Amino acid sequence: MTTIYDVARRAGVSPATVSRVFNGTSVSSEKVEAVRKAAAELSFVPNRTARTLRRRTSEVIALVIPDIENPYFTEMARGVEDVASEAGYSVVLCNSDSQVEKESTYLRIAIAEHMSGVILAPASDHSGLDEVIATGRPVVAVDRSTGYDIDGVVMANRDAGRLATQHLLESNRRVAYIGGPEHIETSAERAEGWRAAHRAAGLQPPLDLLRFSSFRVDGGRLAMEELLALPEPPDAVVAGNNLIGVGAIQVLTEHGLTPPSVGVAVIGGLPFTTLSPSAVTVVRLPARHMGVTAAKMLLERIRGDDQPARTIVLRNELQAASASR
Amino acid sequence: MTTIYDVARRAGVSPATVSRVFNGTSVSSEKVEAVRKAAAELSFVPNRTARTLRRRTSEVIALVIPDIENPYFTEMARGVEDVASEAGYSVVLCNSDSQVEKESTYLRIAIAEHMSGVILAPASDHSGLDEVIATGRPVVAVDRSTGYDIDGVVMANRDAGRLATQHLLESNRRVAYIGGPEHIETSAERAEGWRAAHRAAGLQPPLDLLRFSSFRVDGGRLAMEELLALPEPPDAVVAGNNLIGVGAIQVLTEHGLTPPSVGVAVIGGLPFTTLSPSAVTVVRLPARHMGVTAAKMLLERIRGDDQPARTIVLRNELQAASASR
DNA sequence: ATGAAAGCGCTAACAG
DNA sequence: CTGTTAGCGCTTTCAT
Repeated sequence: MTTIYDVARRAGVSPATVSRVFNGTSVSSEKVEAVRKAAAELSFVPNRTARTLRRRTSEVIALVIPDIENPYFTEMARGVEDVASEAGYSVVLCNSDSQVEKESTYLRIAIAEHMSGVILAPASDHSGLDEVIATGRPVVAVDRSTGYDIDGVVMANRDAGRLATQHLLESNRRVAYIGGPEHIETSAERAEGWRAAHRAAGLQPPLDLLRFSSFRVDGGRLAMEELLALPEPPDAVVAGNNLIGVGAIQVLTEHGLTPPSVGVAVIGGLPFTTLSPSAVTVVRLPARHMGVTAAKMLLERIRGDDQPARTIVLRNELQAASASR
Repeated sequence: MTTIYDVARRAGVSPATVSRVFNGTSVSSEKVEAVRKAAAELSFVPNRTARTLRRRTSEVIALVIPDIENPYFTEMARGVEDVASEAGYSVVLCNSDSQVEKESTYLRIAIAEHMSGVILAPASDHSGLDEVIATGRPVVAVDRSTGYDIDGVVMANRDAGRLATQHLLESNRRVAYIGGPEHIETSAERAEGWRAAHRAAGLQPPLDLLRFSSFRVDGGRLAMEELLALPEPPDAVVAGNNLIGVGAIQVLTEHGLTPPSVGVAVIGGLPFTTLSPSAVTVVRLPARHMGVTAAKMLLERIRGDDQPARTIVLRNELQAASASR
């Protein structure tokens, strides 16, 4: 492994000069030249570990998400990455698998590796951020809020639930809701939108049609099966996220009830869908934009911005199916 | 930031002893106790940067993939992660976006950060691995081969193309193939399988039905549109990967040709599909298994195994649609 | 089993 | 503009 000392010797300068060349501070152009040449000949790669140890920070940010296989989060990751790499930061993606324990392992790694900051989609409302925050490193929460006084970017979840439900209520009588775990904020808020839409239409929310499962395909499947087995099954359903939507539609299709023969609205959109866009109503959640926004906020903090913590709520957009009937 | 010196002072031992406690070498149990207590009280987090600088290696492996939004690669990532974290390694996921340049940036980071090894799904056959390999760090190639003498795990691509095509030829006359870019190995090999299946059936491969586009949804869409515009359009199509499959089926559906009214076989499977499993033939590519295998190979190398480079070819499995007609 | 001490490779004062 | 020098926090001989 060649070091700045090797390069310095070969270029006939001091190690400090070599360092300066690689960090863009003022060095005479001839020495810059000599150093670059020597570095190339030795195929010198600066040792980031040493640099980080010395500087006590590295141009890396951690992005911790609960499910790397969910396109909602990978879309968000793209947004983060685009902004970060534009600014010269690398992103390391960590998959917490919705486990608080794995999450804290990664947070601890972020500290131990002196990363500049972290963007966290919390696995739970019990996510432990104390340690990271104590180090003074900026943290931005995405998708869900944390209970800590930090920046955040969230979707207008209650709104999303309300919009979706409202639209279905225009042509359906019994509109069900399938969410993720009840204790997860996004899930509860979207359900609250479902309730609100009913009340706004002068209806009692049909609580027998309210289901909390998991934010995964099998969660949607399970709940949809249950709903269809009801004495008086729903004639429409709001899916609390993309994967639940997939599961619910799978089950409907298997029962010969392909949308729009049953009304379906999906909060977040159907990933890689092959259904006609007119068959299913979608409340688009701007996942990429969420990532972009979070990354920008984080970069501002890294650069020293210390205004009070902000929470940005992203608006979403209804893409109605032609008619669900 | 508290250091081992702070902990040492508080526990009344030397820094070396603190280090030993955190690295599991022989220390009397009473001192272990004292150190643990002091560390907890100071909420000490060992500084990995310093450790890595000193040890010249870190328990992190890099996983570089061309498209983080493709479920095929995230499924693979899960496999890698499960094996790695089981063995005490963290995985940092890097998205090369199919660009050789971004890819080398990440490879250089892997070197500069002293990561233990890298698993790479090469963006191209021009991927530059010389620098990493020169450092002696193990590299395992996945999905595509590299031209370097290193371990690799690939799918039986030619076979996959052959199986899919063969199956469609049982009930269809004109079977098209839509692949990714022709210069990408996986793409070319699967196309070769398509040719082989035709020849095996005593047919001339209908080259007017062979299309190379991109490995993305829009690639599938574009090519499918072209195929449908043909004077004599195909009555079946093999999609060269999952996203092409999605795009092709979208277009078919828009034209009122929902499978199985046109025969469709997708190499790799349809992510989050809501279609009936009997409508589309799938050649399952064991992506997770690929990740698991690659991670295991990498760990062996990290542990010092120096047998000659191996390439493992993973077999895949046909899941036939009931009948494409 | 434990401590003292010498670096790992780099950056950042500080001088000049 | 450039060189000298003192660490960043940890691990690892080498003694004891």
